[in-house]
Amino acid sequence: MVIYNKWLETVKPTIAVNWEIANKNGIIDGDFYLADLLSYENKTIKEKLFVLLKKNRYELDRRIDKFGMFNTRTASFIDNQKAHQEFWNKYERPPKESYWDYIVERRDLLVPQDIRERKGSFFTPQIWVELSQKYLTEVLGEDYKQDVDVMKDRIKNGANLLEKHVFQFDFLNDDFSKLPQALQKIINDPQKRKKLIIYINPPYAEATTARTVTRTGRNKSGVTKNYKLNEYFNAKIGNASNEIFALFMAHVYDKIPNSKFALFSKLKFIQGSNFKKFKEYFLAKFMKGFVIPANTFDNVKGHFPIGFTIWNLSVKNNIKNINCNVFDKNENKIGKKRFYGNLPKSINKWIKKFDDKILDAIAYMGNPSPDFQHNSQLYISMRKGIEHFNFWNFNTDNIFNGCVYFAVRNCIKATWINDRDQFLTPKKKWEKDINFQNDCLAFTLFHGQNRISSENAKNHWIPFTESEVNSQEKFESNFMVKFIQGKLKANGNGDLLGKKILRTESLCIFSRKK
DNA sequence: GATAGGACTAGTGACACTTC
DNA sequence: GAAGTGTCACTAGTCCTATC
Repeated sequence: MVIYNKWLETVKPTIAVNWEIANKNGIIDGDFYLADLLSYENKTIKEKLFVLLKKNRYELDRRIDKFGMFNTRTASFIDNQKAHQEFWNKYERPPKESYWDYIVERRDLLVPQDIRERKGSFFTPQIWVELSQKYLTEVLGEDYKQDVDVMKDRIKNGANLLEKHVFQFDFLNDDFSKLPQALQKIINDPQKRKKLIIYINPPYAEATTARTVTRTGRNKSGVTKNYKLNEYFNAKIGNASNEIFALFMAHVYDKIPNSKFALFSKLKFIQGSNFKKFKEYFLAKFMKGFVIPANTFDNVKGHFPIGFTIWNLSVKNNIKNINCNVFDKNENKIGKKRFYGNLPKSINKWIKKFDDKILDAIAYMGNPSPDFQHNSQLYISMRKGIEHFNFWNFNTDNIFNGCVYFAVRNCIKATWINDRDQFLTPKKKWEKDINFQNDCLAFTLFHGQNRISSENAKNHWIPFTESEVNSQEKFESNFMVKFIQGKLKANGNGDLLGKKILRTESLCIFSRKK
């Protein structure tokens, strides 16, 4: 990639090509680079490339014309090939022959990152392609597999399948009337459509990106607004229309009803609250699926699951839950996981009920999005943060609600598998479980995300007396010690913060020396 | 001791909504 | 209209370990 980037700077500008038009026709600068790289004495020696280097010019996409003659398009150099010569004098080429096929297979790596994200040129790792086809075989039978094998054989034996069967179609903007007639006939025939399998790995992209966060770039403008499909589907699927893979799903559901649908995607469409309306629209029967780590895909660093799921669109079921096998990066099956779609209200809706902005706060707790992905953003402090989620007021009346929220969200380690799992409104049992409440308080007091410090304001959260920790100075507040000891009674010591005191019994969270 | 690379963690703000 | 919510095919920095 380093050499390719240097080639982009020095050689590409000297090739007489209108790159904008070339890109529209599916030819990228990477094709010219491959032609250069896989050549000997300025002559491409690898066959079946989109572009070939022929000494002092490139030949593109050779075809047989209507007279049976070779019809080729060429591109030359604007500097008499000077920059090209100087560049390749520095590097030895071609690489070892054993690498040739791999290099050509990974042409996708030469597609710019932003184009990949929007147009779906992400390479699906071979192990997941093969595993997904195994699942399709199990669900749809051996006939499906035979068809795939036949296609593979024909391609391997040089059949000209690409010319006849590959066509360009802008799924997010083009009308289905632009599809080849033969395919339209199948899609429009209810009986044939039932046998149709839509098998895709669509692009995953939303407008937002962490590049904005880190000031290394900007949001992906236009992802939400620039696609015709967004306008059409926003009313049907709500916020989900911001996500490109959801547009692909909705489009298939809308235009190719009753078919079989198999896709790689994020699991948000099952779990995410933004997909509530989407699930009212997308009614289908789940057949089989698996999840894999996202970072096994190229250029993906995030720790979240990508799912391969197979759906029967002719059965109109609400997506309540789906049970998937879980595979690690080495394709080892490591268990099963159920993803729930029909979820009750979130834990954030619940904790909000106890948020009293009028009473004096003894701390603030951020309530980021209620899933494991955002747990690292959850913290308690004496100051309101600048993050734009709600900062919940801890006070003397709601201290256990806050501690339960904090402890429940932090007690299970976030992993790539539970990344988008949601925290929900708790059931009632906890209210009578004093041990559980005490455990949550102790957990909250000593957790690393408890960033309460005397530096910021009066610290009401010190669970020890001055003598217990040999402090030379008197603490500004002994609220927590008294709270734990149960000395803060409604008719007792009510001087702290001047509020109603609820505790009547000692909390057994520590064994104290008597 | 220097360097490379991996594991791990903190945290930031625009956008497109929805709710108050 | 203001405030709140959900989102990020996240990034950048630190620390630790392996290797030379």
